[in-house]
Amino acid sequence: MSTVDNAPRTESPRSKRAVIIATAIDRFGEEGFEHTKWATIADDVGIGQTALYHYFESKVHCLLTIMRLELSNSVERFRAATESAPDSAAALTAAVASAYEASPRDALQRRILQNHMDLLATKRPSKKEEEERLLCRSLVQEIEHNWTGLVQKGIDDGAFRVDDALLTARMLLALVVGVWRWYRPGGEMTLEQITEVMAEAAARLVDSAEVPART
Amino acid sequence: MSTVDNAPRTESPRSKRAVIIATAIDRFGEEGFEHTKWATIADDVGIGQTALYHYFESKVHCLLTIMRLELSNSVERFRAATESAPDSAAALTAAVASAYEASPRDALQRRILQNHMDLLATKRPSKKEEEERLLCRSLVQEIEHNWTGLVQKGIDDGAFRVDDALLTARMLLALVVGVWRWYRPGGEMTLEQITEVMAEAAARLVDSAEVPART
DNA sequence: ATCTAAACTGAATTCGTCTCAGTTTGCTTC
DNA sequence: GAAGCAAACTGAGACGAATTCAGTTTAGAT
Repeated sequence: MSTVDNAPRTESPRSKRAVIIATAIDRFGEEGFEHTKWATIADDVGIGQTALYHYFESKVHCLLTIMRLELSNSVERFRAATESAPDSAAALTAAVASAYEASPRDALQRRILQNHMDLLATKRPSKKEEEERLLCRSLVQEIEHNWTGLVQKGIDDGAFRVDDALLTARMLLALVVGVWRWYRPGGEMTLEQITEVMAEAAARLVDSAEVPART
Repeated sequence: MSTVDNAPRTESPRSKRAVIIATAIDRFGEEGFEHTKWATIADDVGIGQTALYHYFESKVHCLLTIMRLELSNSVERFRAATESAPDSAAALTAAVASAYEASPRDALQRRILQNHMDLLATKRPSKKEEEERLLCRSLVQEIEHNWTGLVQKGIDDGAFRVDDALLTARMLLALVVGVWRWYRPGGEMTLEQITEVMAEAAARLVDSAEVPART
């Protein structure tokens, strides 16, 4: 599962899809989606405006693709981080930490995702947009499901003392992703610091017997 | 501080501003801002499209106004809820509860606010939009400041065991407002249930000595 | 050298937001 | 009860950004 891929399994070497996505992440993340003109991205990439339609059906289709890629990476990071955890407390810490493994561009991509979640709620008019939207929705569900599973296991273990696993998972997610609203690379806090402090907070939220070790 | 007011201190009796805002909340909240055509709102209200410009400089100006009103109400609810709290733990519970005093339309309004927070980050081209944006920003800051104050007092009391008051306040806010992403009136959980469970979660998050009493 | 599919282009279209140049409405004041 | 006035409103059209159309160019395979 690479960072930037899409429908065509084998990407043509002269394809600019990856460049377009990277540029769009920078622009959408920095200046906002609505505020960014589609034409600007074409200029940045160095192609005509209409060439963009060779790769994406619409500006929103590009946005949804960016969101879907991020969700898909997120699922993968969660899996990789939690699979070898010895116990529930460690799994929680690892899951939280996996959310903050991010390059500056990843941070932008996650901000974009957070800021446009509402797009996933309503049907899209065009074929490919709707396709990406549904993919996003099922990935969101998968993420919720994975976190719920983690919490449930902790409850069963006796490690976490909360009632409702799904609700707790949603709380943890809100807590974890909320960071992307204010985090800026080079800001007051580094991602390492954030990771530590959020892991502790998550542990308290589930009323974990064991608070994660300081790094 | 009424639910729907604006610049003109004394609203003309034949003004439709309040109706427009209510309609816009319903539409923007239900179908999304981008997806809602400005003309639709004019139709719903029963006026011509251009009449809207008598009240708002633009569609975004209307959106920002809705957000500003919600933020302003939120500040007021927080104040009213916490002023008479006997101790920090009670203040936290009251603050959380105040976030969920909401009619169905209020719920939509808070969803709109959450979904468009990113608008507050970048400068607006037109006069009134920018004015509302700056108001929104200072209200957001005020809210953060109020929550930070609450947490700091708890720390000083010895009631809460966390390090960073501002960061904790942000966590609490993320936790609390995250609910509006999934809450639906008539859904699996009522606002009363949400209030209780979120108050407990908030208490655990600050590592409060005292967990709030069950209702 | 030819063929093909991907990559690309400039010109024109569409569609929603917004401006303009006024008109109507209801209240106040004489 | 007519004149004056500001708020409320309107239809016609301008504007700007996304998108479509009708092709042309390019790079690599045969």
